[in-house]
Amino acid sequence: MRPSSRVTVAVHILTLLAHEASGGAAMTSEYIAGSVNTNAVVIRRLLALLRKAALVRSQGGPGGGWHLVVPAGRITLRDVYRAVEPEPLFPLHAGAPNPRCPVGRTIQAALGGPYEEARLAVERSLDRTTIATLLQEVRTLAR
Amino acid sequence: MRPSSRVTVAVHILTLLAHEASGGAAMTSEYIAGSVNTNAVVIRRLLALLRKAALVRSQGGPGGGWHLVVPAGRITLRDVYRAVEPEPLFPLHAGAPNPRCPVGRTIQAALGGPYEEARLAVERSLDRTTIATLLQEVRTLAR
DNA sequence: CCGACTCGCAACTTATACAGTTACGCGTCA
DNA sequence: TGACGCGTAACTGTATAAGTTGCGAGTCGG
Repeated sequence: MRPSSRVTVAVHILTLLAHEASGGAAMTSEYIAGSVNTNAVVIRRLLALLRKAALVRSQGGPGGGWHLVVPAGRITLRDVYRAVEPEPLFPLHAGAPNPRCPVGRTIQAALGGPYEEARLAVERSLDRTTIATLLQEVRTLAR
Repeated sequence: MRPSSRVTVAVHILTLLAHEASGGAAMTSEYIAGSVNTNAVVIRRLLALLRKAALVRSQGGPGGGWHLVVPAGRITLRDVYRAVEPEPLFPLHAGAPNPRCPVGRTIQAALGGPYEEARLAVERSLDRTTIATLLQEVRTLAR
């Protein structure tokens, strides 16, 4: 598993949107990039995935930017994980194993069950934390 | 999470060792590489990690090779995961977020708990499958 | 003692993917 | 109409996995 920080940044973005959602004003990718400390395009790429998952929407033009579509209390880390992380938790062999070996021929199928279980376990765990929970935690820590 | 196939290949190796452990003969990395369909050095690199975890031992010279040290029924996928996968499940930001933003300053700390929970959930799940279980599955599938 | 065998390991190459950056087009709103 | 912000393609830099080569060190049999 080569890790990427996509889930972390996506959660950061959503928490930020929830944090300043009171005013009803849109938040630009440029502004978000300032908090994450990266480039606005990186933010927009992630937001595009979150929009595909119907968690946010965008608005062009002056005064445009991004809004949450779903209340922070109804977005879980599992939703974010599914939206931005397409790679399997435990990939199979890079090249196919030797089909003439009994173990090589069948090991991938045998691993299917346990790997699926592990993925479900992660999702169940992530499902227990919402963006609202994190926002509350952030506000406590920030003072 | 950039994934790697280390866990898969390591499990493959251990299952192979368990599969032909009856004779008591050592298995060479060259032979194992034939089943996995890769280079022997790749196998030896993984076996070095598994040896560090006290799961296997090596023997040089003619007739040398690798042996299981722990019975297959007492090696779980969690043991393998811990032995060969050092990367965290969900890495934090590549570059540090903006400390002048309340969310940026605290989001990493807020994510610590949920991420730790997810890691534990994966390990609990993987702990329920042993190499012996997989070997049985492989033997069933192979006929 | 010698030679074949096997691991141990460093060094290098290649492939892939994430992250970052630039550039430009398009729709929107004042 | 012009500034603004998104949408997206294209490119670069960098890190890591995977594969490969080479050679040294230890071991065993004759």
